Amino acid sequence: MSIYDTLNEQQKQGVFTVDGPVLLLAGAGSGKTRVLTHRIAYLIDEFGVQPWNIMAITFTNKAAGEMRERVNSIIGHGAEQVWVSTFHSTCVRILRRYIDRLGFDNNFTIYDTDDQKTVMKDICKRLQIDTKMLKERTLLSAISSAKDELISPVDYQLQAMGDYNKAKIAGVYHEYQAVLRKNNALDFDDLIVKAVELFKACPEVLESYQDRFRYIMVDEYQDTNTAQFELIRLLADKYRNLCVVGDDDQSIYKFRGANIRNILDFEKVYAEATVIKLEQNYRSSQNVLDAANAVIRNNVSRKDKALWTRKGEGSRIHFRQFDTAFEEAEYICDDVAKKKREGMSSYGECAILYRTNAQSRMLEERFVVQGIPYDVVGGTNFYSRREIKDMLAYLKTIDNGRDDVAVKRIINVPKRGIGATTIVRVQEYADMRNISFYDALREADQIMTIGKSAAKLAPFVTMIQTFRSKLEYYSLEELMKDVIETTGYVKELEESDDEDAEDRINNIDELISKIVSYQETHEEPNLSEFLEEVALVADIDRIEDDGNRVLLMTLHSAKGLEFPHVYLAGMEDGVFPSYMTITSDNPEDIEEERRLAYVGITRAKEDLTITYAKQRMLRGETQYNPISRFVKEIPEQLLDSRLPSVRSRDYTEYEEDSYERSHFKAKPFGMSYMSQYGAGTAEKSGDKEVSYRRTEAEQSVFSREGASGGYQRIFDKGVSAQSVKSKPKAIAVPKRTPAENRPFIAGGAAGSLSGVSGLSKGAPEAGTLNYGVGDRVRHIKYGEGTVTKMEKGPRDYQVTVVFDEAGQKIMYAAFAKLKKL
DNA sequence: TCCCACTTGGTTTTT
DNA sequence: CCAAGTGGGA
Repeated sequence: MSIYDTLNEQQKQGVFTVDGPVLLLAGAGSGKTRVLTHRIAYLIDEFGVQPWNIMAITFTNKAAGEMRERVNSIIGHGAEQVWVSTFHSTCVRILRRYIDRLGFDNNFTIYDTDDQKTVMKDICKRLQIDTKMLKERTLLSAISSAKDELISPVDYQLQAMGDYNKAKIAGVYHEYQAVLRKNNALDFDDLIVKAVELFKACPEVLESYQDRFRYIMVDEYQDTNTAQFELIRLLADKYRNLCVVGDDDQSIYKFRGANIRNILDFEKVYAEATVIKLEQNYRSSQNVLDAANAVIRNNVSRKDKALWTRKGEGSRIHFRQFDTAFEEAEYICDDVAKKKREGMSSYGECAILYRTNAQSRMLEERFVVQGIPYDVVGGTNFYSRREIKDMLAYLKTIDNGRDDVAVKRIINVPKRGIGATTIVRVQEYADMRNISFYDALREADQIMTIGKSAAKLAPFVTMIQTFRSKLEYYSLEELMKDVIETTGYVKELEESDDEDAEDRINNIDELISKIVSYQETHEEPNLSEFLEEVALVADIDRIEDDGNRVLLMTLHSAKGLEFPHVYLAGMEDGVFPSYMTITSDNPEDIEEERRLAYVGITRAKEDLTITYAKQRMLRGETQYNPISRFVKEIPEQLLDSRLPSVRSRDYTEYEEDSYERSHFKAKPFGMSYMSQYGAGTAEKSGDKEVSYRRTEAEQSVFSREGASGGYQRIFDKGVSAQSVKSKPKAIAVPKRTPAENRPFIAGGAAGSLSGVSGLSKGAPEAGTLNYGVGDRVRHIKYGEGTVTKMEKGPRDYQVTVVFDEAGQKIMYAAFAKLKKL
């Protein structure tokens, strides 16, 4: 009897095939972690591989921790010498040793998104970028995408030939990298990029790591991006013992640069690769699995596979709908309580999953009211709270004076009477002398332009220098407490009447306990290492698992986890799938969203509850969304309640009890748009915001009047959106048919949509189109034109029109609402 | 320089 | 809804 006897045939193959490249296609719940851990055990115990020659890479620290624990439990000794780590920590470890070869200091700092934004803002100001045209966010995400693809600023510039915007971005990218280098800082993406650069620039370094990591395993391979793949490829290039494990159906990080081709084309890169499919699911009941399979089947680009289970049918999937998100939260919370009463052993068996972090709020409130222990994964990161960032900025400044961002953050916190003007002057001096901001501070008395303000800078510098000298004999805890004491930071909070001052103080206390626990768990605690650990924690890493808390998290965070009871909340088109993906013209986006649904469903072992709220407040506006298309893709016999079937033209009394505000910019003039209230067109309103209000009821009424493209009304310009109040009234309106029910998009941003985007599933019957090729038509936005082509798509007609003014446009008939002339 | 009140713009998911 | 930005007054 060996530990391998419990594995099925495919799993055994995955464990025993240790030579050469291996692609393990592991469906949800098919025991891939088991295969990986047993494989490590096999390599060590049966194959005589030294533990330190094995590397296992995961995406989160939590996954790494779990893997380590499981390896420990099946192999007695040496397990701790297996390198189990995340991509980012791996790179940091390598870079801490060798990045000086790329001209950085080995004690570089790691910039988080906030720091990146600060840098970018500064650059935009200096380069006089019009941030109305090119937003900082856009710039940063362009740079991030470039890095994911290993495109350097120079490459970017070359690719930008002739493209004005791209060329501009290239310039910013270049400058951004220069600033980071000057500050001795790397952003998240750089960690990977620089490691690759290092390996390419220093073959001897690469080779030492190749010899070290003779057997490499990569978990969640479907989420790797091009840069990460290159890193792995380089490391594995000498011995080619590379085992990657993944599931193309669970690829949900395209927005982060994940390249699904990495998994789909693995066999092309490694022609000799062994491909093993794990298709038996050990996690979920038949019903859950059937539902998941039914949903994912709607994706076109995927490797074909058939997940099956020996588990019983299980209960049907619970589907519940509610009028409001409040009632939804109430139900979920009550249901959890009920399960506990009826014998569920701990709250930790339940997880509530949702699409966006914002959705946690209402659920949390209910859990608080009911007194049920819960934990929210993610949301506002502990380490991105203001007070924590301030404290860390002090530590960073003490650790690495070249980090200008950190220095500037704290130079006037608490207030020292050092204002923006002074900071600009110091920066100018620093630029002139080509030194860091902090070094400029040290020479403050040399800076002519700041005059008497120099006197205020000296104490700050002295303070930092003192901290540095104390670092010799201080523990980190002592240092932190000294910083708090000397700066008077907490004291200031205590004296302030700010209502969340108390929270902030508590957070600082929590930071201190984190420092203490860091010191306790590390042999040689040091400041740089602590800051680095802090920089690399993922939200999921931070959940303190006492096993008796309901977990609330996004679907993304839930990947890799499983629970006996899972709730998928907010299953509404516009929420999930998000309206971003619904309105996207890239069909791949909705597929990624569907994979997310697949991930969500397959988290459940036996009990899955799907909830829907007809009405939901999101971003300060009430939305009315139809049931998620993903729910509709689940065969009805798997659900325990039927989807509502609304008969068309079923008139009902509609009580309008709340008028909600919806504002949009009325430019460009004449633009058609969708809001949650239906389709509409902007009318002239001056250049100010106009207030647009309409109830669902009115929408129906007016579309019956046959206004093409909807109906328009502008309220008095002078009246601000918030102040308009209308009297509720009841109107008889037709209920929506399911088809009509679909094209609902959130308000706000959706105001900028031209009604043309492919939202429509509401296929018009061929006979209802009264125009054809050659006819003259009018479009609400583009004016008059001639129909040149009509093509029947799966859902709708695609109409090509050459407009007199706007040129050729291709649009869906249901949306274009063309009028024959 | 600081502080307040008010306006404005932005909103998915995350290592 | 919320965070960041603006502008006036102390």
